Amino acid sequence: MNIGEAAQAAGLPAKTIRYYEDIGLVKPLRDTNGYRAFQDHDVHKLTFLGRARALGFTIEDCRNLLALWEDTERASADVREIAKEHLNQIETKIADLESMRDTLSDLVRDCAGDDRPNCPILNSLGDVR
Amino acid sequence: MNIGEAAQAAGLPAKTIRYYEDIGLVKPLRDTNGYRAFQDHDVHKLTFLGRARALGFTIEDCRNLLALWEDTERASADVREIAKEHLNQIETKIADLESMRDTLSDLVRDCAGDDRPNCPILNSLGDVR
DNA sequence: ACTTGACCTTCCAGTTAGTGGAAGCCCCAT
DNA sequence: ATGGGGCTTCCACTAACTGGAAGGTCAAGT
Repeated sequence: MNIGEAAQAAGLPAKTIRYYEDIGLVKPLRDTNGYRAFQDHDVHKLTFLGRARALGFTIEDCRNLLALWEDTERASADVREIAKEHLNQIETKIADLESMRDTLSDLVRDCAGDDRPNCPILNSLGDVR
Repeated sequence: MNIGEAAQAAGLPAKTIRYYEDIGLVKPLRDTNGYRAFQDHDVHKLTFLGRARALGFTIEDCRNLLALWEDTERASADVREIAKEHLNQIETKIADLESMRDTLSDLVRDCAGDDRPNCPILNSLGDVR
C-alpha cells in the first residue's frame, strides 16, 4: 500500500505520515522503487496515532502509548497513569480558558461598541495599577 | 530604565521583551552604551501586552489592539469586534476540550488500572472499526 | 588599579507538530 | 512518447518564545 492509500485509510495527510516516520513513530518497508510500502499493521498504528492526537495527547505521550499498546504484557495501570495525567492537564486548560472567557465576556458586555473612543476593554488592558 | 527593571515592572521575561522589540511591538530608545532605555510609556505598553497575551490574544491581535489603544480616535466597536472574535475562539476551544475530557474520563473510569494487560483505553484507541 | 559578578548586548539554535513548495523520479494510460 | 498524477527528498516556514554562547559594561570591594 502506497502512502496515499495509507493516508486515506488512516485519515491523516501523507505529509504527516512522512513526518511520523521521520521521528520514528512508524517504520514502513520500502518497495524496490523507493516508495513506502505500508502494511495493515502500519495503518493500524497510524490510525491509533490519529485518535490519540485527536484526544490531545502529545507526540511523546503517543510514543509511550504506542509502546504500551504493542507490549502485550503491559499493565493497564501504566496506561491509566498517562491518561489521568493528560486528563488533569485538560482540566487545567479548561479552567484557564473559562477564566479568560469570563473576563473577556465581562469586558465585551461593558463595551458600548459604538463610534466613541471610550472602551472598557482597552482601559482594562492598559490601566496602570 | 534598563531591560531588567522594565521586565520586573511589566512582569515579563527580558528575553520576551527583546523578542517584542524584534517583531516591532515596542521601540525602546538606546543609551550611549547600547543598553535599551525604557520609558514609562514603553513599560505601560509591555504591561498591556502581557495582559492581552494572558487573555490568550495572539501577537497579531495584540498588534491590532495596541494600535487601537494608541489611537485616541478609535471606535470602541473595532476593539469589541476583536474581543468578540476571540471570545468565540475561546468558547470553541473550551467545547473541544470538554469533549476530549468526557471521552478520556470515560476511558479512565473503565480502566481497571491494575497489573493485567487488558486496557479499555488502548482498546479504544486501537480498535479497527 | 584591578577584579569579580551582575547585567547588558547580539546571534544562533531549538522548541511543537506539522505545512508548503521545489526539483526531480516513477508509473499508467492514451 | 507524452501527460498527469503520485511518489521521493530536502529546505524553509509557522507561533511565541527560550536557552545558551561569546563578549561588552558597570558598580562595588579590595
